[in-house]
Amino acid sequence: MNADKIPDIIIGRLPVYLRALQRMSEKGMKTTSSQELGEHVGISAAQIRKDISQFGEFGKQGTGYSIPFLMDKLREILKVNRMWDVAIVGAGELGHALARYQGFTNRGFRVVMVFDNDPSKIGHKIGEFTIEDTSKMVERIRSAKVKMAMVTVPASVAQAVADKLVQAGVKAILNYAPTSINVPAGVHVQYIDPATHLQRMTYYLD
Amino acid sequence: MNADKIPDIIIGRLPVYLRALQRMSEKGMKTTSSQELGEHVGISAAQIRKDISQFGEFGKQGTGYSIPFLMDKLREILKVNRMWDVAIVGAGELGHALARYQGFTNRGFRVVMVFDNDPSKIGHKIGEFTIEDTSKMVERIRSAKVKMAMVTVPASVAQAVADKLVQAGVKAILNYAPTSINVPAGVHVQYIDPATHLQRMTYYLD
DNA sequence: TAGATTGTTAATCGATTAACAATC
DNA sequence: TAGATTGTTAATCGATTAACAATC
Repeated sequence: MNADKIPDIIIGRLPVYLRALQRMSEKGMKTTSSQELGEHVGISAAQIRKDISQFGEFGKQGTGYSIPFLMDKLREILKVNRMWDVAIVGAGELGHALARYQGFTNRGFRVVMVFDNDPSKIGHKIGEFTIEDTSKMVERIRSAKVKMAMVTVPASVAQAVADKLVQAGVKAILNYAPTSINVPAGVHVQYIDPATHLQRMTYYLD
Repeated sequence: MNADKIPDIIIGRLPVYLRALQRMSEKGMKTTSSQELGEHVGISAAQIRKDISQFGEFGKQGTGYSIPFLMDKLREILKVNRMWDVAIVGAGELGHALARYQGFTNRGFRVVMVFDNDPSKIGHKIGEFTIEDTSKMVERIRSAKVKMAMVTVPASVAQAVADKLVQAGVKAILNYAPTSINVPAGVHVQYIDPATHLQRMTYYLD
């Protein structure tokens, strides 16, 4: 349970393990081995054992890992054994899709607010959410103590939005805008940009 | 121009550099330095110089890099100085959003087909595209020589879809389904799963 | 020229793998 | 028990950083 000093690259693999275990669990499997899990996620068995052993001795020699037990432990380590409120900024098509996405709930996340600066969108409904005015965003997020946000605005305003989110106390941003953003230390950013991901693969094609 | 043996981790950073240069260029900037580019993308100047120098001597001592020139070179290296046709499998909300997304064109990609297996969707239009039957997918993709696909189907069918794509000759898959998929050597996969990205950040929150 | 910045080398740092004793 | 698989160590491998001569 040596929770400090764990490299980020290991932390990044844990959600992938958890996701694979979830699939195995759905298929009715009760136990797995580092070997088997590794084949599912494309990572060596040695690395999986090493990664998991950073946090405790969760396996048993001879039989491997209990899937529900390991899922519990990973959820606990990743702190997704609780619900995290998430705000969406940008009510375009992608913002709409994320607001309606059913896949967050059983993985620890709940969308609670959607913002946009377009007067023709503000006040409109997306399912249960009413699109709110970005000008009220800092106050709303701060008072609701929301710590995570997904940003689906044009690249040109992404930095300004990120600045406001930081000001509002947000500590983790999932940025869908196709641009890098700068945030203070202690604020975390992850990027999702389909073109960037595609460009990473074309190098290998002919 | 030693194009073989470049580590994948370097390839993965090139699209990020290219994207930042594109933003700089839009602002009217003509040159930049490894220092300045590094501040934009959050990577050390030394690493940027090292990465770029794998492919040639694209900078000038004293003045740095010409932004248009470096963009050209990166596009050439990443092979996005041409247009890549991309198929979308899964015409849910996310598939719709991707089919209509305007941001692919100037980064080397063009959506050319959208598939779904739901009879109530097949034949319907998404902008200029007609949703086609997944049962025709292998033949359609093969004869159109499409090499890239984005998969926005439920996790339960993602592997089956990936298998068909491989069969159709697809060599690069951007998988939005929240599950790992297995493909033969020579086929590339990138993953986009918002919950996984969010879970990678909650570890650091309190 | 003087100042700035590249490309590259060597040193450091970190991550992955292989191997195996421990043990279920 | 015999077989299987973990957790961990040591060795290998790879990536990053610091420093600086070259030079625009």
